[in-house]
Amino acid sequence: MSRKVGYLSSVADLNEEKRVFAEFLKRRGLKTTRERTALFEEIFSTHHHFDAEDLVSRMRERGKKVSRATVYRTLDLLHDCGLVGRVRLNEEKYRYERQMQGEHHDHLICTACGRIIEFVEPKIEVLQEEICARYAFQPTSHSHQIRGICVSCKNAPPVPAPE
Amino acid sequence: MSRKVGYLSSVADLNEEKRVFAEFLKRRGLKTTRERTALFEEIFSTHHHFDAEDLVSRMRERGKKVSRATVYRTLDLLHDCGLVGRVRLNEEKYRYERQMQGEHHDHLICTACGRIIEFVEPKIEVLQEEICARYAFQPTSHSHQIRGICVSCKNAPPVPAPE
DNA sequence: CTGACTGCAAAACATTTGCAGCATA
DNA sequence: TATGCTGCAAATGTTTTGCAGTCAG
Repeated sequence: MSRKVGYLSSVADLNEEKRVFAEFLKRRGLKTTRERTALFEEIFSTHHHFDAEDLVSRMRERGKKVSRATVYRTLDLLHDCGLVGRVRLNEEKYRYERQMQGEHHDHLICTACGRIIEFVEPKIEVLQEEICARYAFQPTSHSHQIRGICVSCKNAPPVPAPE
Repeated sequence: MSRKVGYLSSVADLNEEKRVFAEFLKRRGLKTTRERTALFEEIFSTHHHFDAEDLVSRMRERGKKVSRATVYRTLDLLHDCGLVGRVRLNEEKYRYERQMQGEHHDHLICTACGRIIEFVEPKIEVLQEEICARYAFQPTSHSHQIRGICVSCKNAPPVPAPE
């Protein structure tokens, strides 16, 4: 199931991201520390959504000790250099995810079970460009969220009540 | 510039919203209190975005005393019954807005000056229906956000640096 | 009357920050 | 060696909650 993006579909290509991060740090006069590298490795070892707390526990499980503060500081950096996307899905906290080049996905959020379904719809990107042009707006990122009820919940036994 | 929706374009039509809210409360066995009514009136007196804190001060200015806790509790109710939209625009807090029937707008968010530009694009709504059908997802609300730089900021003096 | 509401202050959370010691370049 | 980093704990800012008194139906 390969994609047209190509140069980012296998693990080896992490080199590209590594280079981007390294250059970003250098340009800002920042350092490549053990903690930043460890966090980078962990984050780019999967393709899933995660939040700051997830990352803290994953690091702990791996025996890599990184404080919560550093996790937040590093996520800021990775977000600033565009390697990690940061979204608020109407929750109380940020949710992060690897930023894949050339492919953007949006989210269906089930308000009943909390499930998040990702979808890709190129036509949305096109529309978006039209809209930005209309307002002479220079887009850097976007997120489209649709909240509602997913199939499983729709077929599930009727909810006990408004709760 | 009237719209096909019609029955919601003038102030008088607040009756419709009032009815919705009243029925919602009744169905849940809740009461129509002075505070809830006052908050409803205040919220529906404008069409602008606001956050919980804005509402607290607006109420205070009007001399209506409502505690912050009640503001939050009432916003939850209005959101639950669909009269008020609630969005996270990548800020630290919720932003609320009147939910207009038949017309949905989305947001351009300037990351330089914080300005929020609303836009309406019916084609997005159509696309969305397609997507939901694709996943047998039953949508209840949605929000599309595009982050970037607005015209004024683009023409503004170059930013001092990464800050 | 009774169950729901309100205000208050305290609690809960996620995220940020000040500071003293540590480690990259 | 000089900055920039890290961890810790305290601070922040928003939203939630427990409780005792109050009120709508």
